[in-house]
Amino acid sequence: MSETRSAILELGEMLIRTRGYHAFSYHDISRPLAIKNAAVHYYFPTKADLGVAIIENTIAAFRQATASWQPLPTEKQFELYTRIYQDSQSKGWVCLMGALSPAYDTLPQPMQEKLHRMGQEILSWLTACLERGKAEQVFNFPESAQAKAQVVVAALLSSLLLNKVMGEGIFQSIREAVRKGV
Amino acid sequence: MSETRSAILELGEMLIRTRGYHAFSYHDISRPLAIKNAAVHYYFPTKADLGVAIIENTIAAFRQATASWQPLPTEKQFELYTRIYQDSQSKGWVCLMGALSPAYDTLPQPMQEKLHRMGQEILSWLTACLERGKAEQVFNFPESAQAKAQVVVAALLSSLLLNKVMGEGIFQSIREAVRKGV
DNA sequence: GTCTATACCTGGATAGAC
DNA sequence: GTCTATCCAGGTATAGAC
Repeated sequence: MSETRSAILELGEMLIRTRGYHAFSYHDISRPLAIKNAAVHYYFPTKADLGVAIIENTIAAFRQATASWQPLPTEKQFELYTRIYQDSQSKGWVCLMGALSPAYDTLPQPMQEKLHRMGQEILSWLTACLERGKAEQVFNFPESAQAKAQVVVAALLSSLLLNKVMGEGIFQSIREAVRKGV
Repeated sequence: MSETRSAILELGEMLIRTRGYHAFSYHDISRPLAIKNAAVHYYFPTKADLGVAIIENTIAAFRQATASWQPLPTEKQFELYTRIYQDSQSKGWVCLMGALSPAYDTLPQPMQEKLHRMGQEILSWLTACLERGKAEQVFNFPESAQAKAQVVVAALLSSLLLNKVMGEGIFQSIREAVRKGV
């Protein structure tokens, strides 16, 4: 994969996660890379193509990360999962789901489908992780693993959003509550 | 307040909460009301003015609602609070915080300030409600009321976002977990 | 208060040269 | 692959008539 293509994807992800899909333009990508509008269109003919590729990238990165965690203890894997959000917070980014879901109805259909798929993958990994931890008795919660996974994703997703509006304390506070809740 | 002004505010709120601030235009407001672009600008000279007024409206509605609940038992007040989100879900809307917070950095500064204010009001009402319920022993949770309020808001906010992407089950599932968690 | 008309800009996208 | 040049659509906003 070309360097330019990678750079576009990286910048595009940053822009979506700090401004949202409808508040950035190809110019916001071409300018920092010192290339022209048309060069970006060469790699991603339409904005929807770029959006889809960014979601695919995120799915691939999540798969790769979780696969690499497989040898680790369940509670460590969970810890590393929450650290993904910690890293986002420290950059002032929200997660991709948090960035795109509010305007879901306005997204091109291919992006909607990929986003749905991303949600499925994250929830099913997290459900399995919580299920395993419960069986191993390193986690302790009354709900089903599936319900717990939904609550955990929800809390972490919002913590990044609320953090932007309300200030930094709220992310750490919610993250702490999530850790104590499992 | 004029009928037209009210209708604009109502439509504007719907558009922000279903499409986001950057994905609707004055035309989306003027067309259903069968008026022209310029008429909308008469009431709200800039889009930022409209955005601010919509947030102010929401704050006022929240104050009015919670004030009217004052005679009710604490647990009933909490139940009515969660029902606000239920009502949003049934319309396919997200909450105003969920709609605006991802693109917080791109919002006009007056909107940022109002949104921050809205968050403060909701969190402080909810904190007081949970605190009171704990003292009355109708609620039971280990965290501080403040931390619990943050987790509750976060879970309900995200449940509306995830619901759009993942389907209807997830809202009810998270809402149920929230109710059991207090 | 609402209209017509329009100015001005930005953004997505494409054609064709290099 | 990247450029210049350009098209077209849409969006915010304003002036001035009614």
